[in-house]
Amino acid sequence: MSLESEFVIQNAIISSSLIKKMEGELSIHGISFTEYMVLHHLAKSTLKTMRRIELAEHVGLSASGITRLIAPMEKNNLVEKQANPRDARQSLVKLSLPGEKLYQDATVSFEHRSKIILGALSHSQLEKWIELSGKLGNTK
Amino acid sequence: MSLESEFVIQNAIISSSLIKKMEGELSIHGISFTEYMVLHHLAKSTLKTMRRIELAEHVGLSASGITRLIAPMEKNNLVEKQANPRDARQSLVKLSLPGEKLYQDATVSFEHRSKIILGALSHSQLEKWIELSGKLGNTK
DNA sequence: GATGTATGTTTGAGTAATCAAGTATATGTC
DNA sequence: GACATATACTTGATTACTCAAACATACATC
Repeated sequence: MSLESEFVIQNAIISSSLIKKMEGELSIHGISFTEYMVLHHLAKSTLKTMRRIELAEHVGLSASGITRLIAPMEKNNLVEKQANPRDARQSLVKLSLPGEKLYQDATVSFEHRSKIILGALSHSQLEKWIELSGKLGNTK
Repeated sequence: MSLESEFVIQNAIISSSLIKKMEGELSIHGISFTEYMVLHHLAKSTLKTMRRIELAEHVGLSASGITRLIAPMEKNNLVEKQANPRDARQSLVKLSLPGEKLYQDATVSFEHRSKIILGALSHSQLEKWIELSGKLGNTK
């Protein structure tokens, strides 16, 4: 078994277990891991606003996945729908103030838990891994 | 944002994209990524046989998830159900001969594709990552 | 050897995603 | 400016899971 295959397999298992643990933590705030990802990317974007397609790519969902994920978040006032005057096809997703507040609260839990889980790894190891993962961003 | 949080987030995205790519590759052989994981763990186990719970843990599914995943694989003769004479509660899953053949074929594709995807990483980087991921195995 | 508790698996109901098809708008070409 | 093609998004049908409850068997104790 090649190192590359092993990497893929190990990565899948680690990630699945990591996400489950974070789900447990985030449930206190009433959001799922995927919803946290959405809040996170919105919070980091310019104007706290993104196109749905863009969001889908960053979060790793399909366009329709985003539609169904965003709908209840909109209902709960975590995000707002905005029209793009330049292009009527697009509908922009904007992080609302309550959404930003929730994101900040959830982030405290998120950081806390991830530090516990990843306690066995040193900062230099983490840095190296994050650097590596950057190289994988746009591979076919 | 802490390094630990960034690691978790990056890892989730990388893994989701990695799995989608491998799914595309494995579809040629008519199996999903999760099914490949089952074949893989069975192939590596002693006697090519595992308990369902054990399988669930290795693959990252729930017990009921394994039941539903295995059922069609059994129908397609990739695995066989075996009773455990020592404990009638358990039902063991054994890799069949056609299952082993399929695993070998699928592995060729799997290795091929993972080498293409991970081409940007050196072997020493991969080795280090796999070593790191070992440390994460049994964290709470 | 009956009785309570723990373990392994399956089943019913619900959820989060997917894909394919449909709708609306934009863009380029003649 | 009409028409073909591409892009952004939504909707209907399906799929792969989850959890909780049910059921069967094992194991420990009195």
